[in-house]
Amino acid sequence: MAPNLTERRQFILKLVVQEFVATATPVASEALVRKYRLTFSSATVRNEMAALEELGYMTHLHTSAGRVPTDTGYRFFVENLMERTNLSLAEQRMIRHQFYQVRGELDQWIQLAGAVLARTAHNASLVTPPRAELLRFKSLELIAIHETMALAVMVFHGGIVKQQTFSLDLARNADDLRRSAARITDALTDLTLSQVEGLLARDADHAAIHFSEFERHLLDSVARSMQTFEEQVQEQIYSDGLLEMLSQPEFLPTLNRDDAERTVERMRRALEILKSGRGIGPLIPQALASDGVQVIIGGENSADEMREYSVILARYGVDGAVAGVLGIIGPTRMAYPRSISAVRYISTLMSSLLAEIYKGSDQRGIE
Amino acid sequence: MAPNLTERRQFILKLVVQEFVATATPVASEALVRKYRLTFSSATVRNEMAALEELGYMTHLHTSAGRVPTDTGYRFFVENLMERTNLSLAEQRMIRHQFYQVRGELDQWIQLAGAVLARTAHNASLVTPPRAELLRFKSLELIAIHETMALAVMVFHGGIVKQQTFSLDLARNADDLRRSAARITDALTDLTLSQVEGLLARDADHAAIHFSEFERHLLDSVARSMQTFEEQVQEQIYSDGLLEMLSQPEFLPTLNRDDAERTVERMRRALEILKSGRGIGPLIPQALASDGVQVIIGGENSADEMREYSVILARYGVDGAVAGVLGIIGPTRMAYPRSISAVRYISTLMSSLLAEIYKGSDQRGIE
DNA sequence: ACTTAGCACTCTCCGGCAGAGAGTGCTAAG
DNA sequence: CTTAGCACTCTCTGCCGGAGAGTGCTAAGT
Repeated sequence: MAPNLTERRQFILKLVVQEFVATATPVASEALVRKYRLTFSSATVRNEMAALEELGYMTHLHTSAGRVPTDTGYRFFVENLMERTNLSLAEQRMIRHQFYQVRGELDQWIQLAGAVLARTAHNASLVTPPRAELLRFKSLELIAIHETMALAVMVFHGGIVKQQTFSLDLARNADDLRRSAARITDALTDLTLSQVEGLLARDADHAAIHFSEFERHLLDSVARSMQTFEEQVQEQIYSDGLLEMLSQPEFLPTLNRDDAERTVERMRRALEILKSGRGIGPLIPQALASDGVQVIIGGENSADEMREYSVILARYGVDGAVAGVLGIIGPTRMAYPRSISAVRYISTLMSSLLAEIYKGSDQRGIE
Repeated sequence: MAPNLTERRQFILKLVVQEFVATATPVASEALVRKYRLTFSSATVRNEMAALEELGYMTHLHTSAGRVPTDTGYRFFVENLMERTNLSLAEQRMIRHQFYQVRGELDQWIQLAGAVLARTAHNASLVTPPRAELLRFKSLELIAIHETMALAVMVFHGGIVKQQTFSLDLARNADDLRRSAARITDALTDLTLSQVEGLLARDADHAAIHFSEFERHLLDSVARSMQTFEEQVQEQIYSDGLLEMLSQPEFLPTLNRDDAERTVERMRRALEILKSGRGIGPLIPQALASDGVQVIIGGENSADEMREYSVILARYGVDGAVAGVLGIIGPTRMAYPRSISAVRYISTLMSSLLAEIYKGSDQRGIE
C-alpha cells in the first residue's frame, strides 16, 4: 500500500482526478498549469502524466486528448489522496429534521434515505430494508373479514408487521379466532423461524397434542410467511435518484465522443442495472459483512456491466438485531469525498434511529 | 361524431395508422399499394391522403416524407375504425394463473397487474392502489415494543392495514394498552374519517366524558393516519415497464430523424413524467369517475409535456367499497386495440378479485 | 368527374473532404 | 531535471454532391 509515487506525481494525479470529476472532460497538461498556477511547466506535467500512464493510473483515449483517470487512479485517490470530509452541519441538521418529520414510519425512512442520498450525491441511491438477522415472532392477530375469510396480522420484534388474507375452511366466529390467535401467540412468542419449524415438526409427531387442525394450518402459514419474508427482503433493493444520475454528463450525448446510439444504450443499461439489481446484488452481502464505508470502483469486484460504475455502500442497523445496506451508485467519475460522507452520515443516522426502536426489544416488552 | 369521410378515406386512414404503428416509419402511398395490393393506384392514394391531411387526420414532416397520423387521426381510428378485440384465451388463462399464485396479498396484485400490463402492451404501466371510497375503521391493536414505545396497528374494512409506532407519554403495561385499544375499537368501529373527526370534536366539547387523555391522543393519531392515508393513496401511482416503453423505436436514436440530443432528452422527459406523475395525476380522478376504458391521445386532455404520449386507463374495484385506476402509457404511436384489451381484461380481473374480499365486508363480520 | 401515368421538385441521408483547434510526444537546449 | 519549440495526430465542424425516396401537380385517359 506504500505509494511508490513521488510527491509530485501524487499531486498531479490528485489534480487530474479532481479536474475530471468536476468538468467531465479529459484534462490537458496546459489547462492544469493555467488553472492551478503550477510552478512547473506543462511539458513537465506531460512527462509526469506519461509516467503515471505507464504505471496504470490514467489513460488516453487518443493521441491528442487529455488524460482520464483509470479505476486504479480513482482507487489510489480514494485510498491515499482524498481528504476525509463530513457533510456540513447545516446539511446534517436539515437531513435530521426531515427524518424527524416521518418518525415512526419505517417504510418512510427507507424512502427518505434513498431520496436524501440521491439528492446529496447527485447519483442514484440504493437502500435495502433493514433485515432482522433473526426474525423473531411477537404476536398474531386474526381479524374476520367475512364468513370465510380472515386477515392474519403477524407482528415481529422490531415493529415488522406482515399481513395475509386467509381463507377459512369453515366459518368460525370472532371468539374462535381470538382464542386460536392467543394460543398461537403464546406458543410462538420470541421464536425464530427455525424454532417455529422445529415446533411444527415436533407437533406433527405427537399429532395434535397442542393444536387443532385449524391452528396447525395457521402455524404453517406463519412459518411460510416468515420464510418468504426472509427470502424476499434479502433481494429487495429500493432505488431512487435515477434522474439524478442520468443528469450526469456521462448521459449527455453532446459531451460524449461516441454520440447518440451509445449514450442511449448506456442509459438503457443503467436502467437495467438499477431495475434488475444484477451487478449490485452480489455486493450487498459483502457490505453487510463489513464495517465502515465500502467503495467499489468500476468493475473491480463485480460483473462486466458495472465497468463504468462505482458503488459506495455502508451497512446500517443495530448489532444483533437488524441490518440493512444503503449507498450510492453512479459513473466512476464521481465526487467520492462527498458521496462517501453522505453514505457515512445517513448510515449512522439510520442506525441510531433504528436503535431507538430496537433497544429493549429483546426483553419481553413491558410486562 | 358522424364520420364525414368516404368509405375509402376511412380505409386509407386505417391502413396508415396500422402501418405506422407497426413500422414506426412514415407511410408512403406507394408502399401501401404494394403491401395491401390495393385496387387503385398510388396517385389516388396520394390524393386521398392530401384530403385527409387537409381534414387534419394526418401530417407530413416535410415534402418528401410519408404520412403520419395526427392525434385526431388516432382518435378517429380508436373511435370508428378499430375492431374491438380481446386477449387470447391462452393469454387470459396465463394471467389468471399468475394472479392465483399470489392470492391473498393485495400488494402483490398491484405489482403483478403493473408487470402484466407492461409486458402485454410493451409500454409502461400505471396502477394506483385501490382506494376505499370511504375508509372505514375496523379495529385497533396496540402492541408494546418497549417501555415507552408501542406499535399501533389499525385495521380498516377491506383488509387495509396501517401501522405506526407510537411513543408513550408514560410507561403503561400491556393490559392498559389492551383496554385502551378495545375501548377505541368499540367507539370507532365502522366509522369513516369524517365521523371519527366528528366524534373527536364532540368529545372535546364534553371534555373527557368518554376518553382518557391517552386515549384521546390515540384517537387523534388514528384520525391523522386516516387522513394521510386518504391523501397519500390518491397520489401514489405505482409504475412498471419503463424499460418496456423505452424499447419502443421512439427512443432509438437511429430511427429518429432528430438524432442524439433529442432522443436522450425525450427519454429523460419520459422518466420525469413517470416519476413525478405530473401529466398523469390529473387523469386519475377523471378515470375514477367514469366507466369503461378511457383513451387519452396525445395532449388531448392534459399538459403539453404529454403531447407525445397516450394514456389508456380503466377503473377497477368494487362499487361502493374501493376503487383504483390502472392503465398504460406510451408513445401516441401505440397498438391501441391490444392495449385497450389488456387494460380492459386486467381491470375486470382485478375487480373480481377484489369483490371476493369485499363482498360482505359491509356487514359486521361473522359475529 | 374520377383515376392515373409521368415527371419535376423537395428534402433527407451518406460519404468524403478540408480547415481549424486542441494536445501530445519528442527533441534539443538551458 | 526542466522547458521551449515544433511536428504530428486526432477530433470536430461545415460543406458539397450524389443517390434515393416521396410527394405534388399536370395532363391525358376512362
